[in-house]
Amino acid sequence: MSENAEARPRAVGVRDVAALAGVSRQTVSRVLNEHPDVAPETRDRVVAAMDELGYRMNNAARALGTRRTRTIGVLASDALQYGPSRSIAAIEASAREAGYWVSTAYADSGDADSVRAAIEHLRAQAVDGLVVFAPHARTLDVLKDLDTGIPTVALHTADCSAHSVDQVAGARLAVAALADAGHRRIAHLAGPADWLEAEARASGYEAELAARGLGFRMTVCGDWTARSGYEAAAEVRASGATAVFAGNDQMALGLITGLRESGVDVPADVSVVGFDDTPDAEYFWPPLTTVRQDFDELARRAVAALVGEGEAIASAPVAPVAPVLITRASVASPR
Amino acid sequence: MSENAEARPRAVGVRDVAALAGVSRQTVSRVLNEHPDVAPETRDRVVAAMDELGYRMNNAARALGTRRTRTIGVLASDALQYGPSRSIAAIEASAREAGYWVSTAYADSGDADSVRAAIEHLRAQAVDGLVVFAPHARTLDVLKDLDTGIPTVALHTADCSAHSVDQVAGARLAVAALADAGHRRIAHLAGPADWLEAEARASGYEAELAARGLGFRMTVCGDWTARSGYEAAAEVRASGATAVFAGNDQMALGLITGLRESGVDVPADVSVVGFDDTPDAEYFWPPLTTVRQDFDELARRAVAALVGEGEAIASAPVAPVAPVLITRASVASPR
DNA sequence: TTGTAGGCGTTATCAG
DNA sequence: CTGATAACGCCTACAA
Repeated sequence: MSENAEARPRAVGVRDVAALAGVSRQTVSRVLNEHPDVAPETRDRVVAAMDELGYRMNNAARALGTRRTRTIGVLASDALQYGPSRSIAAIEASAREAGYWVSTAYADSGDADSVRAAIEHLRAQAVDGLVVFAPHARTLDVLKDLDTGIPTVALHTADCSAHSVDQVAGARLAVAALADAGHRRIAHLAGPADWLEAEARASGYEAELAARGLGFRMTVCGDWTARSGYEAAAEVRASGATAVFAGNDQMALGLITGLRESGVDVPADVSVVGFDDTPDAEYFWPPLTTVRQDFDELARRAVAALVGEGEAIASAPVAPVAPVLITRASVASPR
Repeated sequence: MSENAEARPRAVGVRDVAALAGVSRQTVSRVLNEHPDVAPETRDRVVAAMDELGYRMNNAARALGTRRTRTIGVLASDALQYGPSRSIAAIEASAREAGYWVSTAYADSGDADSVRAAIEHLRAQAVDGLVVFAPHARTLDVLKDLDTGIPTVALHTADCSAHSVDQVAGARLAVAALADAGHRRIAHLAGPADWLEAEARASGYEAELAARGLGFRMTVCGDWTARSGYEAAAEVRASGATAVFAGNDQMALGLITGLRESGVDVPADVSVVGFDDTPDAEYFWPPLTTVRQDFDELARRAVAALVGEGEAIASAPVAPVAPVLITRASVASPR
């Protein structure tokens, strides 16, 4: 006597689509998963029914059945350097294209507890794969300790050659540019000693100097910030170096400002090369000669490795991404 | 004859915990959800069983039942400005603390299709709430069109007063600093006209000038990049302005470099104030006077609004976050 | 090529 | 305060 058949407006599901299309739920499922064995005509009917009903798949249900969430977890550093930020966006883009979701957690890469907590968080989320920004030795340690059993790829680290920019080569490029300009006393404004990329760059500095038979060595450690570069200026000045290879662009900026404040001109008195090629570097004063890294490419590879897991790993072991020297005005010949 | 009773090692679930603790699955579920009506002693037994078995909750199953994913979607801009980057990390931190996950999607905020795709992506993910970076008028349009039915809060936008830094006030602060130093011809290096924050800052510029009875107006639009600031230098010079309020720190950097290249000194000839207070601004040459925004606070509020949904909204309507002027060396009195 | 039956791990509902 | 039972929406068998 009443139309109470429509008790409560449940969300539309495969069952509804199936009913409307006059097929079984299973067939709808097949269409959903692009299974080959579905008659084109049947598929069309199903598809039509789907968008007539405004059907949207329920991921929770799918995940429950397949035990796969199609989600990639990203453990990022809360330091928010330029490079990593780029990488995250690139990861998301690649992942989305591959039909994956991205769940992020930020941690202080130097703090083991913070890293542990973030990874546990991601793990609880049941991500299918993990991209870990492991710029810090400690981050890798935690990763090994935890042994998540989840496919993982480390980024911005020194361990995994296929997914990193060749830091040593980059550093050598920078030092070579300085040496080629005629400098013989080249200092290194390094990143924190326990950062893997800092270490790699430092060894590149050492290697290039050694290869050229240059005996002068002078290293001062900063913490990646412009402030630390600024504070390093005094030491650099006292060392008598005529050129500095800075571990990143921001420290180079601080260094240049610090030098200038004490009457030392760049590049007239001291030449400087940075690392990263942030968008701002071109507009520093003077425009900064630096080493560019292709973060986007890095991210693409990381996601491909995770998503492709098991297919076409046969492809040749990929070489590290090659860095490129960007020549601008912060390098000149010594007086 | 064989111990094949242990057929396949299925993941431990509530059922296993329940068995070990000698209770029903439902009771385990209650413990999991911190339901009040559980005898302390029973709870202890369950908890003990849980970590004896190394139990981990399955979110997919929970989501299937509750129809809530405990995930917050973040639609971010792929422009990767300093502020938004900070905000994302802060959002993640707040969300995690509240027991939520964060799923991100990046889009080109100026491109409606890109934004639409990103939002659809997040929506398919069935996020419980949405934080949208809507610095662009078009982003808001898409948002309104789509009408997702998901609780949403917009950030870095001009619409929603409670979740934004007061851009007009910030701009007035900047212009006032210049005017107080004695400048009467103050130009504005603005962001793109269709960016809401750019518009708000421009109107703050106008308002402060009007309030002081200053007649000079000169606005040139950039695109937030240092490059565009650099390119604007010629126009600024030609205008005869003795001071410039730049829409962000990066444009200020480019502007200063451009000015200097053509023999105009900052601040001796032209004073400059920026906006954002990026970490580098203090080490520009000269150190940049700028307006600081508290992005962390912004993010916290956004998450609180989403998570708190329905509880304690009674609290007084929160005021916009107040920006602060950071005084450094890029401002001087006109000759 | 398509349909049927059962289960994935948790929460909701209603009894006790 | 605790337990039984039935969803939740999809997928993996296997059968037709």
